[in-house]
Amino acid sequence: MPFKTPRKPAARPAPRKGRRKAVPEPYHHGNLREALLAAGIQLLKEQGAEALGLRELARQAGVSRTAPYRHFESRDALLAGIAEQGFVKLREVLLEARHQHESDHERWFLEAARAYIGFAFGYAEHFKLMFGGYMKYEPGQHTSLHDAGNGAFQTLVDLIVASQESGLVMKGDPMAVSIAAWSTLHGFCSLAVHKRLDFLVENPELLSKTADLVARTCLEGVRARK
Amino acid sequence: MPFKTPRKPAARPAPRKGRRKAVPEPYHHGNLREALLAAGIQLLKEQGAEALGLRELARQAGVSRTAPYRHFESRDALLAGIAEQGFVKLREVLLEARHQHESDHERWFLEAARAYIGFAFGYAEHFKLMFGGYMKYEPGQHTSLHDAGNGAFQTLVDLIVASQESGLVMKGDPMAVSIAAWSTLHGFCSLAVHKRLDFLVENPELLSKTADLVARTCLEGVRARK
DNA sequence: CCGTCATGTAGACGACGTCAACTTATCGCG
DNA sequence: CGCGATAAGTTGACGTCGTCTACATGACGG
Repeated sequence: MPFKTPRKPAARPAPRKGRRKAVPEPYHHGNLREALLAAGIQLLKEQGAEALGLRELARQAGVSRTAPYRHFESRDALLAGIAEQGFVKLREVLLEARHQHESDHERWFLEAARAYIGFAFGYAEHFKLMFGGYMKYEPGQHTSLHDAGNGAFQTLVDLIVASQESGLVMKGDPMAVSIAAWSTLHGFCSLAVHKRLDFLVENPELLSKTADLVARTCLEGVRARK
Repeated sequence: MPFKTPRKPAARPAPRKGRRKAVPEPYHHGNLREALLAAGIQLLKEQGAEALGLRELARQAGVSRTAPYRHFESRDALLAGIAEQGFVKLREVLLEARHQHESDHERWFLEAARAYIGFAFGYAEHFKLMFGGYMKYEPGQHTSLHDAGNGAFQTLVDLIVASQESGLVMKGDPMAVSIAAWSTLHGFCSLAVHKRLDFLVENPELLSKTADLVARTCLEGVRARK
């Protein structure tokens, strides 16, 4: 290599100085897979999904451009790995709403809705990656991404089932009702992160009023009819 | 009206065979801008937005790779032009629901919802292009795309305002209420076209039941409280 | 008839994803 | 302890893409 551009001194974690191996630090880089995911998550937040190139991520991790192929079979697979982290996080915030308000189903419902909206606005680019058309989302491919997505969805289904049993939410196929409720939340978030509600975002007060209205609409839409 | 694709001859319209000029055939190609949009719409339907490359569209229109720059300042602008056609079409189907059921607001509401869902499923790739992150959607850029989008949205606002006046839909800022209602529809469609509801689509009967539930949920969510 | 401008063309550049072939470091086994 | 197998990383190449610049062409107005 003619010149090695100093690029990223903060890349490789110095191959085991001390002789005792507290942590394995297995191979050349140490843990390139995790480093790529971390760099990807950072870059996603800063510059959006378009900026997530294999070569760019490799650069950020301080390795050569094809090194990622040892850990991800394609760019799609790398994006899927990043998106997967998003679903894990989304599930966490939904579970938190549950643990804080599980006894009051209406409160649980509304807080879960707010948590979903909060996630979408707080991790807008991640949200777009998770639900947009940035990578293939076919069954059979990226199974752990599907698992993570289903895991997040399951927290909504749990909420709906519990709310049906307590009489808050209408009876009917829990899947269908969950989707109907989810759709309201998701539609609002999807429109917002894709800048289709700019006339709202310019007005933070109206935005938060609308977000609250959406959360209530979400509940009223599936509330048990008297 | 580039939306209908009556099977283009796929190449240049033969530079003046006969000597008499029946149709003007104005410039070199004739009407490259419309040809590019038409080819784009066709390709979008067949292969999705990823396939919409400037060079590929030029190929389909039978011109050299940089010719499109005479009519669109960038790939983004070309995508915006194609998306714009989608908003025009969407507005049309929403207006049709209006004209057929304008006297019965509940019917109008439900048919508009079905029309929206029908558009999303019938023109899934177009829908993704219109609402996904495939191009910049900043205010000030692609103004005619914004106009078309706002035109389609306005049909929903009109519906909400009329329904508020007749007491079908809750009072409140018409924008906020429109967005809440729109969100339900849009979320369902967005999830579906992005293949997040595959367990539904495998089951056409459940799918249509859920679509109906979503349309009703959309109304119940904003119905005037008794 | 001629100049001008809109329209279309050709070449080049740097980015990208991916493949094949190569090198290097680590670990398991005798 | 040493050695081969193999996981991890590198280099070079190929074809694609969007876009820039310079150039060619054809239609229309004076």
